[in-house]
Amino acid sequence: MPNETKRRIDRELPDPVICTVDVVLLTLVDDTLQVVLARRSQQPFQGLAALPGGYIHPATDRDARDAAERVLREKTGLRSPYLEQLGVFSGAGRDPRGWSVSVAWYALVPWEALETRWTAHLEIVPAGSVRGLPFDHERIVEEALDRVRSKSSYSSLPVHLCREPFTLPQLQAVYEATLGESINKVSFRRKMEELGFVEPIPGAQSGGAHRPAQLYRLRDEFRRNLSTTDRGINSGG
Amino acid sequence: MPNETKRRIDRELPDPVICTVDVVLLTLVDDTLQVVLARRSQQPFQGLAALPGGYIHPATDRDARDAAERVLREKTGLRSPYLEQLGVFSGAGRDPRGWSVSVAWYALVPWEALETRWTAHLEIVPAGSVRGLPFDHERIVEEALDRVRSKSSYSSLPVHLCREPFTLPQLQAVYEATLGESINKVSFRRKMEELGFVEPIPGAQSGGAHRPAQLYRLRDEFRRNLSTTDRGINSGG
DNA sequence: CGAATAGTGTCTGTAAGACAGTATCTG
DNA sequence: CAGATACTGTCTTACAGACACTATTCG
Repeated sequence: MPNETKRRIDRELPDPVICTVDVVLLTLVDDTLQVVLARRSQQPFQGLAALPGGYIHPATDRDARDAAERVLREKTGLRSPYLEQLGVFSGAGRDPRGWSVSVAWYALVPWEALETRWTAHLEIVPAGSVRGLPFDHERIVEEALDRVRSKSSYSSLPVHLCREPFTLPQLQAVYEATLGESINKVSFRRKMEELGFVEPIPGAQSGGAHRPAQLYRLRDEFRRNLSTTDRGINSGG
Repeated sequence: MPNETKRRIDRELPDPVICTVDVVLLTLVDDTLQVVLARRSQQPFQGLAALPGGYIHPATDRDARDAAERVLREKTGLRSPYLEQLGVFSGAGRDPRGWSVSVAWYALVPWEALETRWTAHLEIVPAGSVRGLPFDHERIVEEALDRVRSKSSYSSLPVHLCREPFTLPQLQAVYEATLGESINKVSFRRKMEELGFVEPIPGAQSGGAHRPAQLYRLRDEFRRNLSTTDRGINSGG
């Protein structure tokens, strides 16, 4: 037993644990969910593409959410995307530096919000083709995708992938991309009415060819909270 | 800035974080969800009733789940209840010892499994009347209850509160207690058929007065995994 | 006017709830 | 046989999906 360990146990304190946050940042390009990766600037795995992540800084972070927001800001410039906790990934084997706890988060942003801040150390990969990530980041991505797909089927979650203002056909396309299946148009519009998280912008209509569509925006109450239904937006769970 | 902090930052390592697990152990007594609390044997808050919890021990715990199972075993003697991660509660303010991360879990057991191992430092409190807990344990309990109630409405979760073997009317009563509302008998039985996580025990029937009921058991595939439906077991979410 | 997209009216099938009926035990 | 609980058959209602129809733009 190393001396440091012995000293700690004498004081009834366990060994220290490496505490980090990792963020699965998702966006939609070409109707496909994409994961945003950042090239690692530090050891271990320096130079590899990985989930944006970093140490929790107890001196400056109020809590783990604060740490995740800081990491996202530092690596992508994003200020306040939709961000939700995914869970903890922990253990002796997942990080070569030692026993670690990573608080994992997932975030959703419209591609347009990312595009303007794009830098060379960032990379996007279609959600289904994420390979060769360090740590247990592939498993974190898998769980994030499961969670996002599942929540999309009964909540307003996917709206956070959609640039505002949007039309209902656009929003439906975002849901279809997220869920990976097509949705009945009539049912979809009924559900949006029922969920009530979007509101038409008076007088605003989309331009372009063909019949213009009503423009909608997200109601303020649902920027940080989801609107949910128990019956499902599509048929499958 | 304290010296230790400075030394760590020079090495690019942040301050250490206190890493613990806390478990919201739930059981059903008198058709009411109950939270199991343990009197704290150590500082801080020594002597107060709190969620069973403790430090993560990197030297012996494989991961955070392992730590939660160990804590549960040490404080209640339970070997393998249904156990699922709730999430992380973190920050500078929640623990007087300093900046901390608690990985919170919830566990479900039939009361009969607890009764036999009951000790004086344990306590049960109806889920709606949990008051005066230290740390942010009341918030953790709230979130656990929300999660359990929500999952109960579309999954096999409540079966883990039910002693085996059980009858369908008994299982329905467990669902009703967990959801806090009565369920249509015909619908409930249809749903149990659809979810398929219980199987009749051939030839086994409940005794007692009146017409005996068919006895059921949980299928082995669903001891660690839930069976879910997207349409809901009751009407409300 | 034709093509294309937006949006609606309405029918049909499915699944949930209500309710009443049958079944099987004890005393 | 009365009472109590287990279980089932069936009607009604609500909601999701299909499909066709109308509406509005551009060229």
